[in-house]
Amino acid sequence: MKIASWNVNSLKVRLPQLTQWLADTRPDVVALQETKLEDAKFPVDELAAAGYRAVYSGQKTYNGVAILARDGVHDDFGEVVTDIPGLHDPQRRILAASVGDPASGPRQTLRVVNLYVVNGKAVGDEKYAYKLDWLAKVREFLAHELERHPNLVVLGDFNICPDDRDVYDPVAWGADILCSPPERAALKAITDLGLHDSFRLFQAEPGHYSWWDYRQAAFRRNMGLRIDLILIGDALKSAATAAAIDREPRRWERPSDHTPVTLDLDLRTT
DNA sequence: ATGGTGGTCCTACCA
Repeated sequence: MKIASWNVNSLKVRLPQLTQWLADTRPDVVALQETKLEDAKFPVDELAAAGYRAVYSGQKTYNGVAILARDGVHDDFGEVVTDIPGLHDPQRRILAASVGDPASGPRQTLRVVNLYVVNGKAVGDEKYAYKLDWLAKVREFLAHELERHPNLVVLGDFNICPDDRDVYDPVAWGADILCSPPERAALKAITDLGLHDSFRLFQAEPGHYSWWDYRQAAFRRNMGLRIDLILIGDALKSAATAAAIDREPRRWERPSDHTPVTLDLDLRTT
C-alpha cells in the first residue's frame, strides 16, 4: 500500500492539484496539513468523487489536518484522536486514525498519526518554546500509541530538518529555526522511541527536499529543505519497499510550497 | 538588505 503526506497550504486553493495528484498516484492513505478549513467546509463530496473518505480536524485560517483513505482501504478510521492528552491547544495540528491494508484486509491495520508540527518562527521566540513543548508532549503521546499499535506510521510536516543532508546550504542555514540542535534533539527523542525516517532507509544522499520557499525562485534553484517525513515503527521496517519525494506537483500552476512524500509498504509478509 | 512570495482575510499574521 502507498502512504503519503502533503502540506497543501490551503485545501480550498489546492483541491484541484490534490485531486489531480490522487488520480495520478492513487495512494491508499494521505495525510494532509495546513488545510486551513473549518470542518463544516471540508470538501467531503469532492474527495468522495475522487474516491476517498476523510477524517479531519480543522480551523479557520490556520493549521488543520486530515487523513484520506482510498475507497477499498478496509474499515472505518477506528479511534480518531484530535488532541494531545494533557495539552490544551486550540491549534488543530494532530490527527490519529486507523486504516486497514487493502491487500490483507482487517488482518493488517495501520495506526496513522498525522502531525503538523509548530513552525516556531525563530530560535528563542515564544513560538519556539511552544514548538519544543508541543514536541515533548507529542513524544509522550507517541510512546503510548506505539505500545498499543506496533504498526505505527507517524507522518506530516515536521518543520525540522533531521540533519544537514536535508538542507540546501547547511553552513548558511546554521542553527537557525528548523535546524537548531534543540529541535533536532526533540525529533531524535521521537525517533528514539523506535521510529525510522523511512526516506533514509532508501536514500542516503543529500539534496532531496520536500519544501522550497515561494521567494527567490527557491524551487528553480533547488534551495529546499526536507521537513516532510514518514516515520515507521520497527514492526513496519521490513514491510517498507520504497520511499520517494514527488517533485512534480511543485512544478504545477499555483503550487503548495511543499510537495508530497510517499512510502510503499508490503504488509502481506509481516 | 527583516527584503522577497503566497494564503487568509481586508489588516496584519503566519509560513
